[in-house]
Order: sequence, then structure tokens, then C-alpha cells
Amino acid sequence: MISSDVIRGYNDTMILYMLLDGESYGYEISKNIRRLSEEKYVMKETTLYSAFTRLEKNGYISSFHKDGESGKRRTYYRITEEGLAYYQEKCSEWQITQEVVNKFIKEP
Amino acid sequence: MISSDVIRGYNDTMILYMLLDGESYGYEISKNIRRLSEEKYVMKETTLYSAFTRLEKNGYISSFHKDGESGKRRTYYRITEEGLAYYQEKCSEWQITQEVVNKFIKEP
DNA sequence: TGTCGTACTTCATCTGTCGTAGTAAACTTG
DNA sequence: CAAGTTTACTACGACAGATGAAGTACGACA
Repeated sequence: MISSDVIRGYNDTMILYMLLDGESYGYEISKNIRRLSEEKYVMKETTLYSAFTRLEKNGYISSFHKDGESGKRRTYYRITEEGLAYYQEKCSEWQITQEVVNKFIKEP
Repeated sequence: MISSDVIRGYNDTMILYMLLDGESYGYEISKNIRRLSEEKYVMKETTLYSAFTRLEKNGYISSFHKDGESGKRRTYYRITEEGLAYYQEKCSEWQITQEVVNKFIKEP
């Protein structure tokens, strides 16, 4: 299992990735992250939902409700253009981060 | 420049790496991290020194003073066996982290 | 004598994560 | 159809690690 301090800084990126190919909502995103990471990373509920708040406040995602849906009270999110730009930035940053951290790693 | 939330979780690892081939002290380690990362990462002083405290408290490094040194008040550190084990753990974890995060990265 | 580089230390603040807990609808299974 | 499980959140408080700002103090150099 991956410790959270390592991933911290990429939770937002993961969520944004999950919204790249269309809108989704908390529970679904959570499941998808878990599945895509092959159970190696499970985002805590509180982390996920507080990330939504932050991302929306920063204008990277926008929330809405689907009406006509049988009372499931889901909050859907979609990525904004700013969110996409931010995501791409993070991807570039990740390449550099890998390069840098790898200099400090000794393979056994 | 790399944002700190990304690296957070690997500051300790970097410091330990710097102690793998012998004792060192704060200022030197700081310089070496900067140099090795090719200026891409500069650890803040407060981050560095608070990391020392934490690492020592966890038994991963031990501090000492060299006597006979002309009053430069340096605190030297060396890595312990627990520190080495912890470092190796972190290296393994890093491999997994890379794999996981890369699943959420789209190359342009 | 003053400034720069070295080598820290203290303190207060902020951000993001996490544990605990609770709500409530919908689906499942005996 | 009752009871448990899954879905889908929300609220609150605590905590760790990073950070900014500021200060101390020695030595070198010019």
C-alpha cells in the first residue's frame, strides 16, 4: 500500500484524470481510482470530497446535479478548461519529479 | 520548479541518500541535494532541519559533533541501520508509486 | 568596518490528509 | 418484507509536515 504523503500532490491530478473523458461523481471516481491503480491506492473518502471542494474553488472542476434522476443525490463534476490546463501542467511536473527523485534512489 | 507537496514524502529519503556514503551536515546536504537535482529542487532550510529532528527521533540518523573543529558549530549526522532499512523500503515504495501515478498521466 | 557566506534555531501559520461519526436512499438476500 | 449491505455523501476535529519570517553567530574577505 502506498503511503499518502507520497501521493499527496497527485490526488488532485488523479481526480482530474478521471474527469478527462466525461463527467462523473464521487463514488464512481473513487471506485475507478481504486480499480485503475489495481487496488494499490485507495483514496479516502474525506480526502476525495475535500479535494472536490478545493478543485471547484480553484475553478478546475464544476459541479451540477442531474435532474430527472431518481433521488440518488449525486453531485456530478466535470473538468473545466482551467482544470485541463492544470492537469497538463501537473503531468509535465511529474516527469521532472520522476527524474529528480530517481537520482536519489538506489536500486538493490 | 517542483512543488513541495509532490516531493513531501521523499524529503527524508533524499536526506538519507545523502548520508549513504558517509556522514555530513545540514548545509552540505542542502547544497548536495541542490546540485544533484541540477537546481530543480532546493530544500528549504526549515524543512531540512525539521527533517533532521524527525529522522533522529525515529532512529534513522544519529547526530554528533566533531571536536577539534574550529568553532563552526556543525552538527554532523550519520545514517543508522534502521535508517538504511527505511531508505530501502522507500526505494521500493517509489517504484510502485511511479507505476501507479503513471496510470493517471497522459502524455501530450 | 561592513558585507557576504556558512550554519543553524525558534516560532507561528497553513494546507492537505485522516479518523470518527452520522445521515439517508436504494439495492440485496433470506 | 425485514434486515443488512452498498451507495453517496457531509461535518468536525486533529495532526503532520512544509513554510515564511526572523534572528543568532562565527569566519572570511576586501
